[in-house]
Amino acid sequence: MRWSHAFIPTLREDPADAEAVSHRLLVRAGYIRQLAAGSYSMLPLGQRVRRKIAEIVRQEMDAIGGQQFHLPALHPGEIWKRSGRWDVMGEELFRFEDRRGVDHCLGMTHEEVFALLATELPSYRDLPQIWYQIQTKFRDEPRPKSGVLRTREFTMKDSYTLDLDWEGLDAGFEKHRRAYEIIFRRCGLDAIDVEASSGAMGGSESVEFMVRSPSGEDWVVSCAACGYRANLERAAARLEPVPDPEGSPDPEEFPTPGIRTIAALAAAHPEEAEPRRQIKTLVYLVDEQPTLVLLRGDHELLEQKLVDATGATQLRPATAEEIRQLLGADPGSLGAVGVTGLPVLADRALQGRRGLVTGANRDDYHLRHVDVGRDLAVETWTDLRTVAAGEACAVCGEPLERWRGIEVGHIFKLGTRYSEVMGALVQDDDGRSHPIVMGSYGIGIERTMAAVVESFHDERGIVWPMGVAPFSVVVTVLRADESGPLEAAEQLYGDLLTAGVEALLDDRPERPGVKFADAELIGIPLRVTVGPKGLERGRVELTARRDLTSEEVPLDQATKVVAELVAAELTAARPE
RNA sequence: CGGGACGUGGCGCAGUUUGGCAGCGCGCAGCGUUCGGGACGCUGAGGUCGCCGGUUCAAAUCCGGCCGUCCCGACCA
Repeated sequence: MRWSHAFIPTLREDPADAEAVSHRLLVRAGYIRQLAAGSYSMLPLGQRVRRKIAEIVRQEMDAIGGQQFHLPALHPGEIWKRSGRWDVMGEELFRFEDRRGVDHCLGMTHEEVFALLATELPSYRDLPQIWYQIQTKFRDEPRPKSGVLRTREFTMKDSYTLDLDWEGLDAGFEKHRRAYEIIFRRCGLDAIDVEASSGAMGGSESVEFMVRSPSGEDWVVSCAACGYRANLERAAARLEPVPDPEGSPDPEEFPTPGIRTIAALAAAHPEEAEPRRQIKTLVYLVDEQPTLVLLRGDHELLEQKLVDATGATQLRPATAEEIRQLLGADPGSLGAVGVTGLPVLADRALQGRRGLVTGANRDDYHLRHVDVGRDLAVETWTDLRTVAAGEACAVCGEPLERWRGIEVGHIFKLGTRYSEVMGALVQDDDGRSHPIVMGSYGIGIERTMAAVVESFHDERGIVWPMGVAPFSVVVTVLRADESGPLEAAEQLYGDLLTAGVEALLDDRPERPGVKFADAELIGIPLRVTVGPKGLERGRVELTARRDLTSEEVPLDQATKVVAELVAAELTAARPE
């Protein structure tokens, strides 16, 4: 491409309101433009990067035996009603009626459609299958943000494994895990696989691929010593046992006038009510069912864990009025002792504890001497608390680290949920029908692009890894108004294209400073500077964007040197 | 959904408090000089001031409604 005829609208100033670095740089360097909230146009440079990432993904999906499809983004509402997700997905699903009043939606993912196609597989002999597509997804995000990191319309590679049994699913899942490692490595990314929550997808197990970045919206907990790593939504940690008093007198009410918080109670009764000796009682409406949720006083609830534990589709804290109606007291004096008729979930950190303090369900009173096993009717013991940085790793006991990550990929073991409702059955060798065991696997293409920029930039702009760069090299002509440099550069540019190198020719009649600054802003890995001074000695200058180091190269060697550098970088990014 | 802010040439902003010719920087066009690290001079083009309504002799500015965008929170595969 000749820059003088290209649409590369770079900006001298930062766009307004661009919080994430990747957003700021992708706009400034002329890769993307916003159309509406969560809706972005890919300009030619952006489209080239998007295409490169998609192509890497396509190659690696083909490498594990994937077959590419292209499914509609427009779905009849009926198939989502059949899977139950028409109701589960809530407002995030774009819905509308067609002219006949029939419900439709825009696909946010494609389990239903692929499961429907899988009904055409009659026999276990047809399995396993890996099906995928690279296609536009729509999600009516309540709050799109950070440019292309979280949008309402985006490209996703979604793939699906179809197997006879769980062993087959495990194999397909591991194939995907390895393919994802290769894909992200080829994009230059250090993406860490972490244990994750499956959320509304359902299924038994899921793993997210996280790129460390302050712009990330997820928290990851990891252990440097043993390698344990999990999304905070799933993370567990080892707790120091709390020594409780011997013996167990009956619970006893005592006055706590005006005390509404754990901290205030601890301050008023330091000897018996330090936070870890209190029971925190929360009231949630779990799919409209009022539920008591108990945690140690110094612990925080992680709502996703409550969702996972209950299978809820809707969750919200009860209002003060609802709580008063249920328990007869205001928040601040709540407890579960003697409560019947409501489900009680408790965090495992409370298991076996004695001599604790909790609210009495009577304003301005609390209870002491509470013995969890004796006095509380806990229905479900589970992990509900938020792990804090520095807590001991549940596996090895070393301190845990907590960091922000961008979720660039997510792989799920789905099981038979979708195949059952869609009727995707196969016969085994005994002639019995089985629902196909499915897995589902996603990569966000534009989000991956943004994650690369988050990982590779400096004060001058983007620094693309070779594998995803829009061009491998920019040939920068100085004094493009003179025939000598321009002709030499055009010759070199032609040779590079012939050698299969993706080159951009900066033939604009700009001053050198402008050209260098623009090339650095848009982040092309290599630059060849062709100017009158070097040409007098038959030389050009080769500059690496990464560290801005330069070397002189004879003009007639330049094509070969560049081609070798490009090939070497691509090879280095590809695991053996 | 709750809280906050913003909306004025392509981009970034001032002007709104106190109503009175719509401005600045960058970018853009033409000419000239300059040009291996974001040059300069001269000339010029470009704006329904988000939309609708109201007040007023007069509205970017005051009032009401709506729309849009961003940030924080909630929510989220």
